[in-house]
Amino acid sequence: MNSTIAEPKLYNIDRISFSLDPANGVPIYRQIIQQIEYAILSGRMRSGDRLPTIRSLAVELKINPNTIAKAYNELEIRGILVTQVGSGTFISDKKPDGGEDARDRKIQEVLGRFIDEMQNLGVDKRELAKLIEACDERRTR
Amino acid sequence: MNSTIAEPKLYNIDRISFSLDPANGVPIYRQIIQQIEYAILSGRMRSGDRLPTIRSLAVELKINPNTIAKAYNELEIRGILVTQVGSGTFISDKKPDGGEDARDRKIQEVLGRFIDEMQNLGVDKRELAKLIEACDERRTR
Amino acid sequence: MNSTIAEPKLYNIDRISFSLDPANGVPIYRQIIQQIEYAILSGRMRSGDRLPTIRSLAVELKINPNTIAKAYNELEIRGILVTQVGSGTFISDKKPDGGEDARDRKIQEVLGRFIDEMQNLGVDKRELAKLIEACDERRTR
Amino acid sequence: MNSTIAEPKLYNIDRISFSLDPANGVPIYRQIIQQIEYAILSGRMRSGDRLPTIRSLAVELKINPNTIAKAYNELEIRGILVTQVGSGTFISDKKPDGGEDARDRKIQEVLGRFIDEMQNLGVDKRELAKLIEACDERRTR
DNA sequence: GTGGTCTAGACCACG
DNA sequence: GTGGTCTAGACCACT
Repeated sequence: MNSTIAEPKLYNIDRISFSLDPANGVPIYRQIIQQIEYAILSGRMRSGDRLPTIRSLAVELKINPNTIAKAYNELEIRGILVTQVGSGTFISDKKPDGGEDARDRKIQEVLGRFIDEMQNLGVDKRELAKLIEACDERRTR
Repeated sequence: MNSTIAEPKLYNIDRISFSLDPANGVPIYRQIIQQIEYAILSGRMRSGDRLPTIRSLAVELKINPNTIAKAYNELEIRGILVTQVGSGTFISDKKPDGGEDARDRKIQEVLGRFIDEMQNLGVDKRELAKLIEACDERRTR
Repeated sequence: MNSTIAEPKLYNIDRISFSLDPANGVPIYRQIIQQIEYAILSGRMRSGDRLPTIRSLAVELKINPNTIAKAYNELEIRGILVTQVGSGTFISDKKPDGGEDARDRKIQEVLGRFIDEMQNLGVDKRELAKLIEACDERRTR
Repeated sequence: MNSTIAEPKLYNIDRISFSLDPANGVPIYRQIIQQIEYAILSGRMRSGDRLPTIRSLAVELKINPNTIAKAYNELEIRGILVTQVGSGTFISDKKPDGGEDARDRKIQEVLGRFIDEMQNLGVDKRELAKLIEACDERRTR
C-alpha cells in the first residue's frame, strides 16, 4: 500500500499523537495546531514539556519544516508555546486562554457546534441520545 | 459598534435559515451549500421548492452575488438544484447523492467527527452521555 | 546612488508610511508590524480601513509577498487585522489589547525601556530633561 | 508558578547587574554585551576591573556557558575586554570605540531611536517633556 | 483581482 | 544541533 497520494495517517511522537489527513480540507498546519491544543487541554502535555523539533516532526510527518514552523509560530503568538532558539520549543506556563476551565469551554464549544449541526439535520435530543448510546466500541480509524 | 467588518449573522429566508459567519474559516459559499443540503436532508425543503434568487439573497445576506452563484452552481453540478432560466432555481427530484439514507450517512459522518474530537479532548463515553443529557433547551444563538 | 545594497527607505502608502531598514537587525516583517501597530495607536488608521494589498506592498517595498503576508498574518492572529480573501485585509474592530488607553500603555512601555537604558548609561533625570530640551528641530533622517 | 521557562530576571554580580529577559527578542548574549558596555560607559566599571568567570556567570544566570563565552568573545574582538589565560577576563585600557565621548554618542543614539518611536506614536515634544517630568521615582522592576 | 497553503532552499543566529 | 528570516514559485480558494 505504498500510496503516493494523500491518505490520513497517525503518528505517535512523544506524548502527542498526530493524525494528519492532507486531503480533508483543513490545512495541515491547522490540524497540527489543533492536536497540540487538545493535547494540552486534555492534560497529555503540560507546561514546560518540550515539543518535537521542527525538523524531526517534518521527517516523521513527511511534510515541509516550514509547515510545522507555521503551526508552532501561531501557537507562540497566541502565548501557548515558547521557543528558545537553539534549545527547542516548549509549552508555556500561560494557562490557555482563560485559565482553569479552558477544556470545559472548548468542550462546550465543540458540543455546541455539533448540536447545531444535528439540529440542522433535524435530529432531536431523543434521537441524539440513542446515537451516542449506539457508539460502543465502534471507534475505529 | 457600527462594525464594518465580519460578524456572524442569522437570516430567515423562505423555509431556509442562513447563519453565516464570514470569519470562522469555512468559506461563505460552502456555508451556504451546507445549509441548503441540510435543509433538504432534514425535510425542511423538498423537491420542487424554489430557492431565493441570487440577487435577493445577495442583498439579504449582504454578500457578493458571485458567492451565491458559486454555491448554487456547485449544487446544480451535483444534481441537487436545477435552474430554469427565467423562472428561478429549484430543488431537483434527484434524491441527494445516495438515495434513501443520505441523511443517516451524513449524521454518522458528523457524529464520527464529533466523537473523535471529544476523544482527543479526553472525554470518554460516560462523560459524553452526561454532556448530551445536560443539553436541555439551552440552545442559543 | 543606485545602491544594490541594504539602505533604509521611506514609502508612503495610503495613510501609512513604511520606513524599512533591511540592515538594522530588526526583521523586516517585524518592522512592518510595528508601523501598522503605531499607525493604529496614533489614530492614523482606524477600524475598517483597508490595508494595501500584499502584492502591491510587495512591489512598492521591493520585498517578497510572503514577508508581508507574515506580518499581516501575525496581526490577524493577534486580532488586530481581519482578512477577507478576495477582498483584502482590514483593521479590525477590536480595540488593540486593552481598550481605551492602549496608546498610553505603549507610550509608557517605550518610555520605561528608554529610561532604564538611560539609567544604565548613568544619565539621571536632570540630565535627561536637558537632553530632551535640546531636541529642537534636529529631527532628520 | 515553578516556571521551567523563560522569565526576566535581575542578578547583581560584582559591580555589574545583569537583567536578562530570555523572551524579549534580543538575544541573551547581546543583552550581556550591552550591559557590560553600559557599565563601562557609565563608569561603574573601569580599566583593569575583573569580570566574573564564564562558569560562575553561567551558574548565576542559569544559562549556557557558551552564551557568555560568545559575549565575552565579541567584546574581546572589539578590544573592550582582554583575557589572560589563567587569571581571568578584564576590562582593557582601550577607550571604548571612539574615545572621549563614546558615552555621549551612545546616549544620542538611544535618544534618537526613542524620539523616532515617540513621534511614530504621535507624541510631540511638548507631550514628551511632560512624560519625562512625570517620571519621578516611579522606577520599578 | 484578492489572500492562503505548501514546498524548496539559502543563509543566519543562537546555545 | 536548535529555530528564524527571506526568497521563489506553484497551485488553490474566494469574491
